[in-house]
Amino acid sequence: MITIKDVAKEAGVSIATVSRVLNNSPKVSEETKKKVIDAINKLGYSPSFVARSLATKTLKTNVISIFVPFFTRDFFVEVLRGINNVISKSDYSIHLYNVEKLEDKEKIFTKEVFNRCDGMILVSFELKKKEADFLKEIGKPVVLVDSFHPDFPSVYVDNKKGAYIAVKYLITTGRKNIAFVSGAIHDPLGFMASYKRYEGLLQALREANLDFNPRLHIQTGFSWEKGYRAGKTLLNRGIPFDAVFCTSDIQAMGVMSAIVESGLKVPDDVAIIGFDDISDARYLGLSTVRQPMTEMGEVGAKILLDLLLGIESSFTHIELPLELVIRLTS
Amino acid sequence: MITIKDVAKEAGVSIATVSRVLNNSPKVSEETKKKVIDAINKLGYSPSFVARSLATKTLKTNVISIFVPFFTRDFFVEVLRGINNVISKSDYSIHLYNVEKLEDKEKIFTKEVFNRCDGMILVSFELKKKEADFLKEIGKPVVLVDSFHPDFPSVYVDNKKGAYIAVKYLITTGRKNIAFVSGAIHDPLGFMASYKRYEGLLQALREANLDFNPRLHIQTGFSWEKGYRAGKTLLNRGIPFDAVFCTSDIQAMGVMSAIVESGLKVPDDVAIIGFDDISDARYLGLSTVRQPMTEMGEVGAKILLDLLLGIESSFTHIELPLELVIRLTS
DNA sequence: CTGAAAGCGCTTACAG
DNA sequence: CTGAAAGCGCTTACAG
Repeated sequence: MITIKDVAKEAGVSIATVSRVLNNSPKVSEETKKKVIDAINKLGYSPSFVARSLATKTLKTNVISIFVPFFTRDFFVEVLRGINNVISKSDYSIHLYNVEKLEDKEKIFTKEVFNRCDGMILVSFELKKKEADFLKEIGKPVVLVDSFHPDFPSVYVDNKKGAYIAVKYLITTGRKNIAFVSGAIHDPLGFMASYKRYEGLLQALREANLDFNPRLHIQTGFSWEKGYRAGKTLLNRGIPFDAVFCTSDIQAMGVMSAIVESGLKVPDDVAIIGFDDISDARYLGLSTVRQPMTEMGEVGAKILLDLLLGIESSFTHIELPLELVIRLTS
Repeated sequence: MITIKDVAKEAGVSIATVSRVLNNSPKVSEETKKKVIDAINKLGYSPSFVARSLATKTLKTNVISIFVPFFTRDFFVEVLRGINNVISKSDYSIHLYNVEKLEDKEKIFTKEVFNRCDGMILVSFELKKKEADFLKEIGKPVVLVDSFHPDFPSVYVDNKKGAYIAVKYLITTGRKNIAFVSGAIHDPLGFMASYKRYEGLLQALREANLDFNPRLHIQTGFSWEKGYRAGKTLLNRGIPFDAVFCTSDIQAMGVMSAIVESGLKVPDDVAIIGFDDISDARYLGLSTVRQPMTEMGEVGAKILLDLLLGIESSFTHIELPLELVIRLTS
């Protein structure tokens, strides 16, 4: 490895001088500056990031860490797309942490991890008190995407309301027995989306004086297969239902396949509404609650970048709108 | 910031001893070990990654850098999914670099960037001689995914063959005037997929003594809209065609919309075959050439992990199979 | 088993 | 404008 000493020797100056040209110090004569630069180029020298950090104690990493339940749901891919849209235009690079299990979370809430970045974005994290305190102690900018906490800037949607308008629409169009296919209502990792949407559903039913039959509620994973099996289960239970509201499009698609297979017609016999509005939904004509996934990522990343620049006024809480998109399945 | 000195003082030992327990050195008495650990916990001490690296010169970063044209095509999302599947089970974390423009590429081929990781995966990169030399000089493990270079382990598919079997199928089923919607044949970033698939198409046509009308060839981007516009353009040119082969599913879907809108029937009037087999293709019934996108990422990541462990025998070149999937559009 | 000291590669007052 | 030297937080022979 070639170091600053080698360059100094080659250029016939002290290491202090080499360091100065490295840092664009103005107090170096053009002449010696040129000698140093020539030496650097000749030797192919590149300063040690590590030594530099130690010496300056600045520890600027130019890294933004993103904590996200990576790729398990289309939602996160879209959010990541938005984050990347913004960050790729900056000088920062992206450190991606996958958090799908509780142990991942423990692995991640350590100083070691946080020391290696300048700021971070947490996607869909409900911060517990302890975790919030920890982050505050670290003192680096943190932005929450798709979750809310009073002490951190965040960008999110109103999941309860989203479910409410979808279910209300179903009721308005004459549906009475509404099934619900969701993620875990009490998610071990603390994801709140399913819980909030559940609340929205209950509210809409309550307002219409309709009962919710818990036997028409399936909690399952966010995949086509899980949705498909949920649809089968619902059918097998023999309890009549004329609509299914799902917490994601991908689940809705699975449910729809099961229903169509059984000989029932969508939407005549059973209406279906999903959540997200992924591209598949458009192709399939699936009715859904559209959330601005990419935009959420973009807005979150912009806030973080501003915070990193020291723009304190960028500390905000932003709610993005949800939109009911009616297509062919309802 | 609390340092090793503070811990030493708190525990009443020297910093050397603290360092020893930090590194699990066996030559520390249980007694003093306990004192040190208590002090560490009490103070909430976490060793400086930077100082450690400098002292050991080991520079183990536990980071794997992935260079990928991020998210512009479904293909890359699937490859990333595969890479993440494997890496998330290891101790490494993922540093993601987006490379969509030539300047991104220049920004990336610097020692600064490479010094910050233990190994890297390049997705869809055709390495130029200069770049290959540079990587060899760095000396860290590099794996190529979706491209080939004799000097680096790689995992890839035979794009030429994939196009060949698709076009041959079209010819076999009676199609004579085959249009081609591709990415740039001479891509500025050096992506070769479109070029290879173009070669495959030409070969199949040649073997059948069929001419290729360059006016039936559209070079465009990998998106639904670009495909849609390509379809419109093809239609407007007034040159009859009875099939379209596309270099991606997403383009094929756009093309299909344009064609159906014009009143033509798929596949009766025009057959369509895409490439990739993304999930949308299944829903739409799109015929396509399936490539094992996720698997490519998984295999590449596994090779890299082995290399990182020093298993030299894992240096290999692996070709993964392509498969023609005929559904409703051909 | 433990400590004093040198050293990792750089930066930055302090002199000159 | 330039150099000698201290220091960043840690590791690791070297003594004892």
